[in-house]
Amino acid sequence: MKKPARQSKKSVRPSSLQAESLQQTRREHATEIAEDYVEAIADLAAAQGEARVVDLARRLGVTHVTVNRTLARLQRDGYVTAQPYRAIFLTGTGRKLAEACQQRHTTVVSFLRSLGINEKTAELDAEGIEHHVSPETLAAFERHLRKG
Amino acid sequence: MKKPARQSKKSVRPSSLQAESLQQTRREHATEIAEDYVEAIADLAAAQGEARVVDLARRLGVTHVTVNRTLARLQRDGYVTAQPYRAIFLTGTGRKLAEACQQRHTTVVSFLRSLGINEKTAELDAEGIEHHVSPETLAAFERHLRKG
DNA sequence: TACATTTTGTAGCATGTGCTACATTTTGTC
DNA sequence: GACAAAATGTAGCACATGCTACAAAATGTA
Repeated sequence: MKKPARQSKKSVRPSSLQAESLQQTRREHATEIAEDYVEAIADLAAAQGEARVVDLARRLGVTHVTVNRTLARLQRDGYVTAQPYRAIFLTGTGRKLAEACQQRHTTVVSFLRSLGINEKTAELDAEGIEHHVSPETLAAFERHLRKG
Repeated sequence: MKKPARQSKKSVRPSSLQAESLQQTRREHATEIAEDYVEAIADLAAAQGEARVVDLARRLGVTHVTVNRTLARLQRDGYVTAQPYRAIFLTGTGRKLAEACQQRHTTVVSFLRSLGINEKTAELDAEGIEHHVSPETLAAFERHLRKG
């Protein structure tokens, strides 16, 4: 009876919509890198048959060490399979995620291009934006593309 | 003469546009939280004269401990001033950043709403998207709003 | 085969962001 | 003033992501 429970312990219940939005954004950040990796692995596999650590490092703009550690996490989470000194392959889950990401990326880039944004900026912005686009918003983008 | 410099040491020079985009996105992530905080502080100051740690915690959906540590960083980086057990205030730099963020947030939400997205989803998505919208894309959003 | 290069892996550090648990200060109330 | 509650601060942990430096395995070539 000493602690009169200053805050409700379970399920913080954010008092504002902003809190909820920010929590959502933080959750998205956690999956963002996984999405970038599986997408890159899928692209590399399509382009040259397999994805190697060095390829990923070059492509993602990080060192091979970072790639290595992130791959361990992706493996733990069931997105890829990998053995030491061997190429990296996507699991079924990973492949599905990669396809969804590729499609979403294409949609976001096309949408931005349709607003008159130049190609390079569209690519740069899409990379940051795409991970935060809800299905509803993605559908709106597609609708806009069909109409325009 | 032992090390033949396998990789160029300085300025990694990403070999792909994607690498460059991702590096940009990572840079944005670093400023993202600062933006959310200064915006929240500005809102609270406007609404009730001052921003306290508990208010920020509630509003941002994190514990007061996280707020406290992040505020130390914001203070270090010159966005806010704070003394122990006192309210938090924005510096000139912080105030300018907050205003830009508020305006950008409004634009992004209005833009999404104009595509037919419902208010709550627009808010949720905007929170994630807004930090990755370049000036060019923001201008395109505004243009679209004026036209539509 | 032997050696150099490339690739991959590991060790250890830094930063940022989140948390719980506990300590201290401030504030409100009797 | 004294006490309880609220607010704030601190200690220490976890995890994700980045890095450099070094070690080991794989690969290419003389």
